[in-house]
Amino acid sequence: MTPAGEAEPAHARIAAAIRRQVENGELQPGQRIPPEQALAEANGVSRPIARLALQILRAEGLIKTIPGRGSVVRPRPILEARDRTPYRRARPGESTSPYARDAIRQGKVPTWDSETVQAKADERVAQRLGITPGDRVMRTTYVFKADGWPVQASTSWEPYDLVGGTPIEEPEGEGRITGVIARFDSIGIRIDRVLEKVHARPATVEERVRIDIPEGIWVITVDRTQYAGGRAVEITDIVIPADRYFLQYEIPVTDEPTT
Amino acid sequence: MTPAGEAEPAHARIAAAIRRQVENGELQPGQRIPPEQALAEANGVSRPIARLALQILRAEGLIKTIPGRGSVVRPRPILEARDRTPYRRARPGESTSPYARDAIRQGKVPTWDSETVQAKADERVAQRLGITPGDRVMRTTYVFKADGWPVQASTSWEPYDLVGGTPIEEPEGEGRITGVIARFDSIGIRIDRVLEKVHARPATVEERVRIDIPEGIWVITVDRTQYAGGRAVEITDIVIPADRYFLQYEIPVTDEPTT
DNA sequence: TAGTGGTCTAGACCACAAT
DNA sequence: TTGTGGTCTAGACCACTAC
Repeated sequence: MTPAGEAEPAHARIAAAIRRQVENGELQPGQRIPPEQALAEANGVSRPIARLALQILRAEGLIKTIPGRGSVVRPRPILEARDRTPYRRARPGESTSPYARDAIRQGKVPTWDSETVQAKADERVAQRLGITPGDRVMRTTYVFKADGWPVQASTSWEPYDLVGGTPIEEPEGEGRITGVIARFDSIGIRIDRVLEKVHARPATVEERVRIDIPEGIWVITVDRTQYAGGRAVEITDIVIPADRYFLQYEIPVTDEPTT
Repeated sequence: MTPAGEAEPAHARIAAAIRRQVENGELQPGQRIPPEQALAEANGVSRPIARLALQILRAEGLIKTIPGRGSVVRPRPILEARDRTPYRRARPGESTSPYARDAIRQGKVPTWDSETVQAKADERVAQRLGITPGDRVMRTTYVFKADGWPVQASTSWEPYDLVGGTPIEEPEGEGRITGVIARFDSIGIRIDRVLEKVHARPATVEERVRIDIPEGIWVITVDRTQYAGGRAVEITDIVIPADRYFLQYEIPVTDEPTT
């Protein structure tokens, strides 16, 4: 249906032109894109077509549109590593949250909000923790920030049987022990294995609001399970904007089967 | 600009209705979605609005549209694991390509096409392999198939200095040694460390054609580097449809710093 | 008040698919 | 030949933003 296989559709042509301007620096991050009406007139098309061109660029994460104000070139997403390479236990006084470690290494100031509530395990959580649906769990939601900007969110669950009434019942917070491994170490539970399942999907509306993701951008999800002696003691669902981060894993090579 | 903050826009309402029908099974995978014109009339809107509703569902990967034929419910992507948990060396006679191992475990027949050419390293490849731009490399592109359907693509580079003139100069293929680790073992190079960088981005047009990805679906990319004694001996860029797969990593927990 | 994007109408012509 | 999606026109009204 592309007309006659030779000519590019007008909306694709307009999008490509703007994309080129962004890529070669003619349009700088933060700079205004012409209004839809101006774009339409300049290209001799109707406004819906100009609008469609911008829609394509939005889906690519190249521009950001604010109703009533216009579209601007989106600040170049800074590719940042989230280093998930062998976890190690704390040395005294050290920050051991993987998030904090990454952020500090990249010269950012890591902060986070969290909220912990007691809840009942639903089927999925129960299955992953190896408990019974309806069992009590502590559920904590985090929003992680770098230099004050929200960049990552997560929700974690821990069996109430393990942490209820202990010093780590309260979430990670100011003046508290950071990092799951260190927290569990402090109550004598030694995490010895971490499993991460990595997936990607479109961001939900809630996630777009929570961590400032434009429409059309996907998120990488990491479903992490921490084991101590074969028992799952903590699970976390981590959500990060897919266009701004990559995850880095180091994989050992062994001679023997590991499962 | 959602009208008056209460009413949902018509296109969102139509999309939501179809989404609900798919989710509760009223519309089965493969089943037809009404034509755009019919959808418009049934909902009392113009065709562009009905079309916009379908556009939303396409971007979510819920439906697939074929020009001239119509839209159908997309077969539910079956989430499959790509197990990237400690690599191990071959036992005799065993298939050791991680892809083949995963596919067989899931009851699929793994096949692949590959093409190897001699090329010169560009800047990026040279940097990752620790060689000089312009140096000769062997470049191999793969399309991996499960039961004959393309599901994953990759491109790998190896320094010609290492593999040129050896029995593994030719790619993995029928009757040949499969798996990078086994291939290098066979010429006496012992891979001892694998690093993977995981990212996600929109699929390119070429990728959509190569591995049958609908528009709007993103891909997970894995940039893998294999090291032998501190030297990078092989790099691979792996591309997989983000909605069909997840990657599973096992991360050791150590007492000591690893870097 | 003027500018901007969000939503929508009511059509049109074209190319490809199925028959 | 008919149905379908791909593309496009030339407008319209509304709500929010900036001034």
